[in-house]
Amino acid sequence: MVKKTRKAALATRESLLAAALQVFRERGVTHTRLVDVAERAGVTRGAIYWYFKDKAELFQAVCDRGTMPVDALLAEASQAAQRDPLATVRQLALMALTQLALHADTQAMFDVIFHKCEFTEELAGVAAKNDADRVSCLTHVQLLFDQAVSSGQLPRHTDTFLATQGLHAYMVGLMHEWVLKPEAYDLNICAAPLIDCYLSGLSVNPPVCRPLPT
Amino acid sequence: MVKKTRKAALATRESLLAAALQVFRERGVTHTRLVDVAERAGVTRGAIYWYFKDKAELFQAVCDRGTMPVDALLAEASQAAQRDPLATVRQLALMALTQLALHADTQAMFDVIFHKCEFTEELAGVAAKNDADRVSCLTHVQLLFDQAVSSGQLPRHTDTFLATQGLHAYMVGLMHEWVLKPEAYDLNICAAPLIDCYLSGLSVNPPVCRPLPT
DNA sequence: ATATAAGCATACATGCATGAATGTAAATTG
DNA sequence: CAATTTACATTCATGCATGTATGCTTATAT
Repeated sequence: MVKKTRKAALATRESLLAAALQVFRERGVTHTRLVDVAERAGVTRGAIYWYFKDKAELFQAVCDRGTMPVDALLAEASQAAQRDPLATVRQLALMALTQLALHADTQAMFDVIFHKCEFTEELAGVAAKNDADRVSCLTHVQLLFDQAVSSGQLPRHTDTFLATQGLHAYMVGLMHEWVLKPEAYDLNICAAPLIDCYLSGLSVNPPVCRPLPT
Repeated sequence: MVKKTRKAALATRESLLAAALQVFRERGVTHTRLVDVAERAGVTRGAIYWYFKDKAELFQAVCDRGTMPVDALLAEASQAAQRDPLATVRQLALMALTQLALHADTQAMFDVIFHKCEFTEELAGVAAKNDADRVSCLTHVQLLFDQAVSSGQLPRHTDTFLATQGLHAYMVGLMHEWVLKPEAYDLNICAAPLIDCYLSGLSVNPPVCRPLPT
């Protein structure tokens, strides 16, 4: 019973990705044996090598599928209201945390990315993609902060670069730590107050790298 | 030329730890071959197995040496002024970031912990220690926040648990991301404004998980 | 001064995951 | 309905890092 129809073939590819995500989370990426992934998906290693060159390419595919929502969020917010840039940033951050709080696959993805993989040269492709996503996200948010300064939503002396770095670090840290202990608190409920706290800090006492020109 | 004096022996142990930290950072923990660590330290694998049971124990030792400063900071702040709990928290956070900004070994440590290792069961010991440190740090900071609420430095309705989680996430995220690109900004200079920004947010609009009892 | 143990080096056996090679049967294509 | 390709399964050889065992010096203790 070999050679399935096209749809079935794509289904096994999907189940391979799902299986890989699970095994990556349980054993860690480098300790994952491809035979485990195959068995979890109900096939043999041969199937993996048919779809992917090696483990790195499999991991890359898993990441590509997992980080898609983030890209979508950015694109969506890109066309959002120019009227209230701060609210746009807020929405962006909120949706990211909500996505994490509600979807098990997203939790697994970030658990793997944050705690179950080593970014060495063989995974340079994934690291490069993550970096590109980060840069894209950061420049976009900083642009929104710039608009917020222009429109008077943020103080004129605000260092928007630092503010962006801070927000991004905040988001990364929240995801990084929450994924470790999801039972610590209800992220879906606490996301808004947590974000609003930082944004309030920005409004009241924005970071400035150099002494103010007063 | 085998069998060195006692002091020389401890010196090779230290050089093993230093070499391990470097190789861990370059190759990632699981991809690190013990022969590489040995050669970097100017010995052979035999020396490693003399001091450590296996790679996990070596990594544990590296982590123990690297996270010592953090423990010291906590103990130090523990005896600090009860008068101004918020300032104590600020000092704590500031010293942590400064420590990271100034010491290359600390940077290497966090680079490995954050991006170059997989927390799987075989490294359960390290994960447990990290967890213990985190809990200790969190409870301590939350206690300081509680004092800050009592003394009126923070609003009465402040959810100190969430505030602590937020600050911790902020710190983790700052370290996590800055270590990736230390050239992005001067952490030693920007640490204070970044921290003050979040603390200001706490004072103005502290996180609350449930709707206010008003 | 001698025995003992410390402080490594060297050699060896082992397992185990990988990747490539090959097999094969069904599904397309023409 | 042949021919070819797809979609895997199976097998094989290989390398490679590990752990252990053992050897060899030289401190150190008595």
